[in-house]
Amino acid sequence: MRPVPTPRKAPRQARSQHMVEQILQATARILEERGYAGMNTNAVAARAGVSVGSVYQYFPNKDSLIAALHERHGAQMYAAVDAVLADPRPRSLREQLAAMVHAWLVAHQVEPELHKVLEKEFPFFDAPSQDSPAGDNSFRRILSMLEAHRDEIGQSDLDLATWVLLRMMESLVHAAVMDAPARFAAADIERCIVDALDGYLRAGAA
Amino acid sequence: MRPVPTPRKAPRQARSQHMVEQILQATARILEERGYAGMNTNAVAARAGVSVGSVYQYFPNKDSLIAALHERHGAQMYAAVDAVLADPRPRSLREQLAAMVHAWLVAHQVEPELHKVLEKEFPFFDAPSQDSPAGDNSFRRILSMLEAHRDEIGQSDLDLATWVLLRMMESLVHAAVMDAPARFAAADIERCIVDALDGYLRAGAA
Amino acid sequence: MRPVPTPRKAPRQARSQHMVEQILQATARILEERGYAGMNTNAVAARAGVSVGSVYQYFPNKDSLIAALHERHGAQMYAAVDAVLADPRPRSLREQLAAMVHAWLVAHQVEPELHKVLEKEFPFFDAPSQDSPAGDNSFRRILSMLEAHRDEIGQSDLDLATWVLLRMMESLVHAAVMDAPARFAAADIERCIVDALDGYLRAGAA
Amino acid sequence: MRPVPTPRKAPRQARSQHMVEQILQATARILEERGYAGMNTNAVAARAGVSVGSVYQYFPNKDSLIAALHERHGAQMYAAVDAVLADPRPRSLREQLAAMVHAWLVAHQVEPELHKVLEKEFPFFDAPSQDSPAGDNSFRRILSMLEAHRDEIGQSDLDLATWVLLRMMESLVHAAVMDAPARFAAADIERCIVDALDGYLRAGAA
DNA sequence: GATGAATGAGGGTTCATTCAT
DNA sequence: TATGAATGAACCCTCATTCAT
Repeated sequence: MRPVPTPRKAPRQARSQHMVEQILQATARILEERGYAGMNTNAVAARAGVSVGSVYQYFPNKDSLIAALHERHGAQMYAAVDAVLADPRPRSLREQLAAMVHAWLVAHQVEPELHKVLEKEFPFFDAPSQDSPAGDNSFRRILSMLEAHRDEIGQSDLDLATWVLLRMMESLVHAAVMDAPARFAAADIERCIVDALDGYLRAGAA
Repeated sequence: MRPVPTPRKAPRQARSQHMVEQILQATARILEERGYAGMNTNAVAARAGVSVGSVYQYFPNKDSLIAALHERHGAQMYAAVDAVLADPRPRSLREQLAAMVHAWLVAHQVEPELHKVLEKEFPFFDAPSQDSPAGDNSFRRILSMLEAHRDEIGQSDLDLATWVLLRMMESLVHAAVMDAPARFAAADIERCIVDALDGYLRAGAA
Repeated sequence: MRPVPTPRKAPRQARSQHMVEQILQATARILEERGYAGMNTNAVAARAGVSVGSVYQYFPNKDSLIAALHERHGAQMYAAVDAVLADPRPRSLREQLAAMVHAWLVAHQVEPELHKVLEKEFPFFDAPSQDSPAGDNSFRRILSMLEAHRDEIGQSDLDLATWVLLRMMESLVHAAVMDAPARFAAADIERCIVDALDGYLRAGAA
Repeated sequence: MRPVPTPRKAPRQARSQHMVEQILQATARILEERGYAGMNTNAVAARAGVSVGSVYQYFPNKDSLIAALHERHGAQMYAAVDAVLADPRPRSLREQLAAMVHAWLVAHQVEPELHKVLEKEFPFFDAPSQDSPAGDNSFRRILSMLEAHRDEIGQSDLDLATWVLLRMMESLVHAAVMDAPARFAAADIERCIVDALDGYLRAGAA
């Protein structure tokens, strides 16, 4: 058991996508209800209405279940970013940032409990990381976007700026979702996140 | 086993501070070497040169060991912030922020491996949280500092701004320590963090 | 799992002798490489390039695979003995014994690894046992041979003598193949085995 | 699971010899009743009136239980041989051999069922092997004995002769105990074994 | 017949925790 | 208080076997 599972093996591609889906759903539900500590492969199988053996047919071990959920979550985040950046309508830097933040926050509304557990117990897994192909793709899209707004940006190293930007988005959205004190309005927090991103990028500019 | 242990009970205060120290050191070393998955109370006891029974004399359960380490780490962070803010010399807002970030990064140099494990496997534990007395203290100190620089700050809600600021510091320092790509110089990252904090606070200002 | 499988059912006779052959070969190879503990029906099927279902088409259960291999091995031993005894050329008692021992040792040269595993993990299976038809046949042939040399033999009960003789051959050849210390030359060991058989039979003679 | 367990770790020496004894007894009884396949650590623990944890306190794994039983059996065999050879009364070669064989057969009367299982499922484990200190000791004692009777022995290489002798004793006693057909009287078989040993040694003599 | 996905009982092992000494 | 032997619930994973296609 390791709290930070590396995706060992992807579920073998099977046309039994349905079974894989069942299993992941069961994993997600159990994770939401009982946390990592309360999750075990037999329970997942039972919940999925499947035998343990079948779980191991598609997932090499317990942690790969979590890893798969993470990958899926990560993919949703990539998709959210990509969807925003793919939009051809001209937008100001701040609008772009706001759209990205908004998309990300919205993406976290689906299965918020699951995301909470995933992020709380296995952080640093849902961020578009440059290590994964999809993550790298997001990285490059954002970099392009920054280049397109070069003149509004104070940071000289856009590569570094992209990395910092992603880290900020990820962790601030994370914080907003995870443990924002009730006394702060969601909209205010959202605006603050955009302020932070925007402020960071412009900082250093003459 | 729960990846995110709540500090159930603080170690009973005993003259045997020495034993408590031994136990925590052992826990830290094992955590560094083997991660949470490889840690168990028997191993901790053996490494500390005491009996399991003694571990349970001072710590109610396994997780409280981790919690204690977290608290200690958190305390170091509080102390770092407090030390900076307690400094009476007049400083600009940016200087204050830079000093805080620097102090925090420096604080992470001690037992970096331990911090990595703690933050990787049990995030959101080292931040001065408003929930703890010490954390609340830090929170208030920062809030005061912001108030002292009210005119340089664009954010209208300083309470919210303080919370965002702490979240940013925490997660950006975290990211810097944990997984900064080798191609980015530490000094550049540090400056970026200050830019981000500074940029955020100023944003929204007319 | 039972270390000493009784051949429950012989492979149903099928035209697909080829498939049976593939399966047994796969079993043998896996046994050689990984021992009984590392053998499982799925692996056998995979190695044989057939489906598990097919394995069960021809073999009622896992152990019957081992049993079949044993039978085959036993048959080779029977054949070796029979071939020697069928030889019409007149030979002295010692020559007959020497020929049998030699034939048996030679028979163990084929697939020595497999034989080692079979004999190490499932002993008492390769001997021409009186319980099997073929074994009984060998038993009777040897008995006849002894009767033909009645005058050179000290043992009064030739039935018993045959049994002892077979046990000796089997176990000494076994020992020679399995764990003869390197310091003993194969030829010397072989001669010793013949000495033992010969010495035994003559013992008790006036 | 491996049918031929190497004694991994000896039970830690503990004054809880009693518990170790209970556990081994339980293992033996279960082995007798259900064979290796029917033995499992939980059953052993239950039968021993002990918790599984305790079994693992003294034995590193399942197989070490079997290994311990084997060692014990082997030790009994060593002891039997040693007792005979330590006897100072002058005896002829044949008498010595007969005494050894007898001692060994007698030693197999204790817990015959257990011995059957041990030898059937894990052969080559009860023989005084030169690899173990005790085995080497037996080996040397027998060698000395043969040297003392040098003039009666036809074999020129007494080292080799000792090895063959041990192999013969071991396997013939084994066969006698394991699967002697009912039609042969025990006394006759015993005499045959002595004949075989005696005959072998004298063979080759002028 | 052939296939191989699905089954699920079963078992070895770990380790947090207790408690008699 | 300190000890550490003892406990036993819990869990991951394997693999012989089945059966619908």
